Amino acid sequence: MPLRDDTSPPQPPAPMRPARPTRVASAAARATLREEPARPARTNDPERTMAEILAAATQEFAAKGLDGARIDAIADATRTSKRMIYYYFGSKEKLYRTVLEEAYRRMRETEAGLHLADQPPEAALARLVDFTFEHHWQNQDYIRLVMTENILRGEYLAQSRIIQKLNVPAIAAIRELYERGVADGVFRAGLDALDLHASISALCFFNVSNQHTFDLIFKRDGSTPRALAARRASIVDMILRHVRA
Amino acid sequence: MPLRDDTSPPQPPAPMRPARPTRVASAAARATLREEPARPARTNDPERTMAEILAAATQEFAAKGLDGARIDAIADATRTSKRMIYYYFGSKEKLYRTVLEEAYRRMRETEAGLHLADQPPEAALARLVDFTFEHHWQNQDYIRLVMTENILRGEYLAQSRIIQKLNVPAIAAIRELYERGVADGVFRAGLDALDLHASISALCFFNVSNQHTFDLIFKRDGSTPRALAARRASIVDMILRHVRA
Amino acid sequence: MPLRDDTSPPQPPAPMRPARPTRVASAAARATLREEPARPARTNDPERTMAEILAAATQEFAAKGLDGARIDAIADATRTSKRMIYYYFGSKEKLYRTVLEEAYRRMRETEAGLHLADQPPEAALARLVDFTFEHHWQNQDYIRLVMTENILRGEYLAQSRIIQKLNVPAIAAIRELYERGVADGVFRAGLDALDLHASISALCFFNVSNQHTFDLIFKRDGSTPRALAARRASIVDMILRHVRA
Amino acid sequence: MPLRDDTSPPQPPAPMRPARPTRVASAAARATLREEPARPARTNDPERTMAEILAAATQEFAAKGLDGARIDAIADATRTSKRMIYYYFGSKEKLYRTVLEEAYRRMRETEAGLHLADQPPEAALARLVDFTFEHHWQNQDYIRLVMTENILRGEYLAQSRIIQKLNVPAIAAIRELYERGVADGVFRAGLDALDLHASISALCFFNVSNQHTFDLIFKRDGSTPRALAARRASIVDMILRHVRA
DNA sequence: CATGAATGAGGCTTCATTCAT
DNA sequence: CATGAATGAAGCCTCATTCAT
Repeated sequence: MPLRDDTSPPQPPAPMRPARPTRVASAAARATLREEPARPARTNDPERTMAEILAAATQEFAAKGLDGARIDAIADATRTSKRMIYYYFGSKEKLYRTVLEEAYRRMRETEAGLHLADQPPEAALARLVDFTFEHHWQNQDYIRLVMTENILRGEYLAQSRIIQKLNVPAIAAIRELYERGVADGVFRAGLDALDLHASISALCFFNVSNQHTFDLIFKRDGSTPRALAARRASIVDMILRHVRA
Repeated sequence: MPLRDDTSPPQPPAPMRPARPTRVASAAARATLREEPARPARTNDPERTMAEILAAATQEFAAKGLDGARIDAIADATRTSKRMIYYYFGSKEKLYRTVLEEAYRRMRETEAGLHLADQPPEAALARLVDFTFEHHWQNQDYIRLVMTENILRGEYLAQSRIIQKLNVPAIAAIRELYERGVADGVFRAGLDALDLHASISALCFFNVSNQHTFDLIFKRDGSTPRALAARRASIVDMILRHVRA
Repeated sequence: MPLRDDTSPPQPPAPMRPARPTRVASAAARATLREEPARPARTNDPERTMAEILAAATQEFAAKGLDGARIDAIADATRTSKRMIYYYFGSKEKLYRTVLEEAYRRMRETEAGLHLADQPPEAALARLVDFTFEHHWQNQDYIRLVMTENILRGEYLAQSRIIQKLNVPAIAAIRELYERGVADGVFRAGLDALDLHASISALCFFNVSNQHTFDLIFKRDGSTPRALAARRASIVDMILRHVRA
Repeated sequence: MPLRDDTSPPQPPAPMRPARPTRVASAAARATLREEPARPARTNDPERTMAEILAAATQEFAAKGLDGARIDAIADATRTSKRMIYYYFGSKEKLYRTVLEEAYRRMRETEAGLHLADQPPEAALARLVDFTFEHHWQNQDYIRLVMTENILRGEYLAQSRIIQKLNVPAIAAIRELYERGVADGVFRAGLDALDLHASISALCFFNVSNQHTFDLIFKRDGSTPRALAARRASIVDMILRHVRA
């Protein structure tokens, strides 16, 4: 996850409502053609099949939320059938939970890759904010899954045993960084690491999550490289001013 | 719109299925009609009927999002029938759009009630942030509607002609306030009012929107008066440090 | 009811599905405008109101059939409200029956206006066929009502007392005409007047009733003046050859 | 497709709600599964399921038209559920279109079975008219579907790609037949084959399509073998006189 | 006479899920 | 493992009709 100097365009937002082709066509066609068409062939590789389903499901749930997502749409985006989804994941809700877990897991993994201890506190904090801003912008699916989960009041996250274990490092890294800064005399004392984390998250998250309504209301385009760079710089600056001694 | 010194407990998150309110007392008029069965009581007051539907719909859409909401649930929370929803609003999506428009309209109206020009810039800005934080926390339905609309990529907000007119004042007030501060020498120059607004919004919005996942992951309760007060103070401080000369 | 030499274009087929404007607009508008708009004013003329309703209903039933017709659409095409339809006609079905009766009555009246006895048999028969062809083409609403009624297997016509009385003249006129021709030696004997009437009706009716499928299948346009004139001439010729001695 | 000398009684007009056929005898296969509840018996034979739906839909649409038809009624006349109709046909309108296409296809197939080239022109023409008369009387469902489609102004036929290809033979056969007759000197020259086809169709179609109103108005029963034979003879005669040299 | 508001019943359609092979 | 066929429950929406004023 390299940290680029310029904000490159994000993943293209998935098209709104991909019309699922009616069954009629194929059924009617078969009636006349009288032979089974070339199906994508079975995988026979459970790992891969599951991964494929998860990828498709991630996209669909991120695009439409839990209630808006369609099992059919997920199946159609896969080389397997709807039956496999139930075979491997049991239900729509369990699939959603797995998608959510995977998204969080990947995020934490990424965070762990940041080596903030290598740099002086101020540079490390700048890098952290910068990275978070970029990461959120590049991973809009993740952001949207978190939005969805909050619409659901955290119902499924609460059910997940897995997640509640791999999240400590994130806050620990920030705390360590902050305390190092205080010790060095570059950061002022008395701040709460969790509060700091909340601020960084809020600023970076909102930039993705609320982009549509914000842009519409203020009739602007916040997704241009220039706008993103300006916003990112502003956020980094704000956080640094906030903690600086 | 008094600004309290302490953060009072927020509106209780609406119960999933708000219990239908017990029959209103004004049923005394019924006394003339002997032995009428327990029918829902015909309002014949369109204004009220529409308002009642809108209120129920606001709750339901805020609670579940557009796709999760159920027209039946909305009707059940009303003294009218499902049929009337279609009589007045035409479709689920049009009802949702109206709910969204009303929510934005109320929010803007509230903002207009703030008289920031009466105070010195720094106090006015503090008041603005403070107010925004409080207002968002007190109006979680509004926040959730905006979240839902962003999940829908602003599809319905984009359709609304009404909304795109009453939102200029918000940013104008901030700009005026900021420029006054610069002129007074208390704010540093070179900042963008819209960027400032984005920061305030992000910090206050996230505090409501992401509370569930945030609390779950960090195993804390951010909704206690103490936690809210601390967070609010931190945000006010951060914004002030950001703009101070 | 002049008999033209050339086939003029028929009444324009009513547009397929006139979208009834949703109520929302007006209801929402009222909420802001706060005063009743200028309504078309009440007629206070029952005769005229009924006639207006019947006219609108004739169009709607002819355009869509009994089941396809919408009471709302009829009301909207009138200066009165839906309530008046029920006030004057009791139900959709009774309204339909009345429309049907009126259509038949007008048709018979028209037929009675033909003075076939004034001319020699062959010319009179030619005129009759010619007239029927024209009349059917010019009164497509009537044709479509008869089609609809046949789809309903004559259910409503069977209920109508009124109709079963004014229809004898039609066949009587043909019979008289035919017998005059036989007496004159220009028509061959042994034919049945009702059978003759059936043939004339069939040829002229089909030209209107089946125009859409016929034109589509044979990729032609049977509604041009040229095509109509040719078809009319062919039918007249066929009938005359059929009866000529 | 034998050509009978006498007009046999037609198919009984389908009962409004065709009673669901008593469970088929082949339920013997059930013997292995002990104590299964009375479920509709899962076919798992798509070909058959589709065919069954189409058959029921043909009846229903022919009986009531597009708007009058009920999806529930169609489902009830089938061993499958309403859900399967949507599984295979997507929507009521698509089902209707398919029914229409199938009806036309069967009709054209039947026509193709007539070997008019084997006989001398006059006999062949007589046979053609005779056959058409019989065929229309025997296939009232087809007639009624065409009536319905004309009430809809050919909206669905226009959408069908399939149909517009298999209908040329019909008119080609007549043209060939007519030209043979002209060459033989038994038919007069100068007629248009399409016009001739229109006349035959009109006379035979009307005999079915308008039977209800016609019989009611003239207080007769045109469906007796005697009446049908007389009418058929009259039509054959009329067409032959029309073309004879 | 006239009107806008209101309604119950029923229509079409969709969805997550399971069964038979 | 995998698939196409099948399904019950429920969702949104419409319609003819009636009520209160």
